[in-house]
Amino acid sequence: MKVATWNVNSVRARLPHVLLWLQEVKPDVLLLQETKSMDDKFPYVDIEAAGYEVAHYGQPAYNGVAIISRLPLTEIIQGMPTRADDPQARVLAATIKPADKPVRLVCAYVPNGQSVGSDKYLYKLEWLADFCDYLSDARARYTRVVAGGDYNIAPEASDIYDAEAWGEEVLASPPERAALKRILDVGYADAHRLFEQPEKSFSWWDYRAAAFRRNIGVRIDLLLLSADLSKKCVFCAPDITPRSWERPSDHAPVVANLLLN
DNA sequence: ATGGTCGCAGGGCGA
Repeated sequence: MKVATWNVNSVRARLPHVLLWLQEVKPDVLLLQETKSMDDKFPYVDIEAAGYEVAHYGQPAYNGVAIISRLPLTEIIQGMPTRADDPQARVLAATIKPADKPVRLVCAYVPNGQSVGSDKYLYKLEWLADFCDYLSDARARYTRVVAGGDYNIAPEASDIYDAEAWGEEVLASPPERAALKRILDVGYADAHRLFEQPEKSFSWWDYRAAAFRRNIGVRIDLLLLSADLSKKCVFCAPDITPRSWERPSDHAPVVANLLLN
């Protein structure tokens, strides 16, 4: 089973890329972030015509997450129950049953945090604490969980083009990394780190200053796998091809292959 | 480089 996560920076602006990428890579599951779309403007028809089911949790202009799957989606839940009053559409979960055994899919768009110490940064840390509880609960309910998304955290120094220059700014600050570590400690593995990887393997590059051409990037888009799924993972890497297409998202998709029985 | 580009909406915010 091929699963992927991709921050598309507007699903409508990126629809041609999403459809082309689905056709070329043929993932079983694609988790989308930053759809930036209301549900009624989401391009359901085009994606369903490509042979996929779609669940979407959207809002106007900002945020928005979707799950695209070849297999039927059940138990679709929007948002975190502990943040029922939070208007930001950042979490969507659904279940698929390959070989009749459930896999829980969680699609997350973690807050960016803007800058260390800002209001948005404090919101990010509070949000991450709730998300840790949420993923812990998911792990307890479903042994097989894929928690993919834009985590807006670079896990290690090697996930930043120039870690020294970046310092402890947002995406790399110790409290953010500690929050990610707490998530991993409830029973998840960063699929990328299960394998030998090339140096400077990133998933996001700023639109400005020709950052992609110079590979001035960071790895903030993650596929987290519960322990039993990580044992079945045989591949994980970013697919940087779509980042080179015309009018791209600033993020590349990250793909993992799971051998399920 | 206090820079730089996108997408939403249709100005300025968020990233």
